[in-house]
Amino acid sequence: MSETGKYKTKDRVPEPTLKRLPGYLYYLEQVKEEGTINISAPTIGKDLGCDPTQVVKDLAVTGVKGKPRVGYNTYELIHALEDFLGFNRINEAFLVGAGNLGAALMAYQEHQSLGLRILAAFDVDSKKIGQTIGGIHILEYNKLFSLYDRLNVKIGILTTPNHVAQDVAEDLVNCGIKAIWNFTSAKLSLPEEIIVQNTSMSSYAAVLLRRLNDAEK
Amino acid sequence: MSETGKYKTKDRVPEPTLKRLPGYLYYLEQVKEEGTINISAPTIGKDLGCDPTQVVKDLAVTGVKGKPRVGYNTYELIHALEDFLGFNRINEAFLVGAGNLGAALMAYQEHQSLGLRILAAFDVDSKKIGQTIGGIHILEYNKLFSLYDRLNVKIGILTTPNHVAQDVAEDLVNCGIKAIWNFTSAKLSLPEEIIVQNTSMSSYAAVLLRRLNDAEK
DNA sequence: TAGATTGTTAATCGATTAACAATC
DNA sequence: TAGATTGTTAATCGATTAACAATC
Repeated sequence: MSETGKYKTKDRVPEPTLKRLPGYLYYLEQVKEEGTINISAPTIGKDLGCDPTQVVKDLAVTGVKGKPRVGYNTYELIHALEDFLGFNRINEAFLVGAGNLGAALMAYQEHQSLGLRILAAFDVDSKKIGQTIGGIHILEYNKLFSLYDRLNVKIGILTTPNHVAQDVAEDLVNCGIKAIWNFTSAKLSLPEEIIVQNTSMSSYAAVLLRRLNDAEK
Repeated sequence: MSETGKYKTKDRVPEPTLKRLPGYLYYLEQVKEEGTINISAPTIGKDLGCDPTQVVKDLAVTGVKGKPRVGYNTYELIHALEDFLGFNRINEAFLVGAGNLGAALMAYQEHQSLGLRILAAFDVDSKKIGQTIGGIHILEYNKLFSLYDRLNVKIGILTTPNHVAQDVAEDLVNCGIKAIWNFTSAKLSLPEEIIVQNTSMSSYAAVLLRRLNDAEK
């Protein structure tokens, strides 16, 4: 067990659980809007279409205690989830590759609710350099190296073309980046202490298209 | 076992496997460029940093047979993977919600390599209607209903604000859509024969931020 | 033939689900 | 008190990894 802020939280939380947590958070925010003070796992499970036991187990990672016959305090849960996921902190990030996807992520307002703040974007395309998207400046790629020791940015968002992904990722690591959110299809080879979160659209497309194909037989 | 085109393929393929397949495909395309005709599972595993046994098992779903001491035929594997995933077919889709994320997906060239063709986008914002992004027209939302029986579109891409997601999803289903690629945070309640692929940025952010927090202790 | 690699079957590991005791 | 719900422990399920036989 480790102490993260106010709540006792479990050490290594399974990835499937982590992925479900934002869903609870979004749901609970809606529920709170409606003025619900306490909410039980069976109710959440019914609304979200998942197993109530799983809800209990998932929410347990936040360290919040529920009351039998009453459930959990909505506000406390929301706060603990935000705290646990780091959504209520400011998580500074650099973005490299201001193409279609990069530009969208820069403009995407939703990131703010995740506490993700993109401080600057970098690109090699002189047509893009100097532009501002969603309030974020696009800088000359080489500027990355001069910024790294003045700031303490830990997250790099990688939206470059696939063939330069590995090189850029290495540059980011050399600049002190600890975690890379990789939107390219490239498989990155990096020191193992670097956290790499692969988010490939094609993986999702694969599941969707295959399931559609299965259904049509 | 079911017959899909040329190869005997397994019926229900586990989701983790499906998600890995595009990674093999991308890797194999690079390998083919280099002129490699045959490739073995241990080689793939070494390059992609995964278990060779898993590679064998994953590739087996395509029905392609490898030769002991030789490996698999690169070209055959690529073709079988594209065939299995449906990337070499034209998969027509409608997109609803031409905001930041929607616009990015419209402009995103990569989709073409997934055989995904967005025929049209729909929005209620009169400022957006009539615009063209990435060659795709943005139409008045209500037009959706007049198009549905003249076309045979099976995939709906949902990039609306969260609070209208459920309503739009129901409209899409009423228009004959069979699969929904849901980029919103809303949990959709739809008939169970409808395939829903949830792709929530916040799930990935949750994993990334939490792992970063774990690492910093 | 010898040896590397496929491909299948068994063992392990981890997550989900079920069962049940604790508790408000 | 009675009963609903939490929370923990056990059982199940599924995917990954390991072992090994088949084969080119």
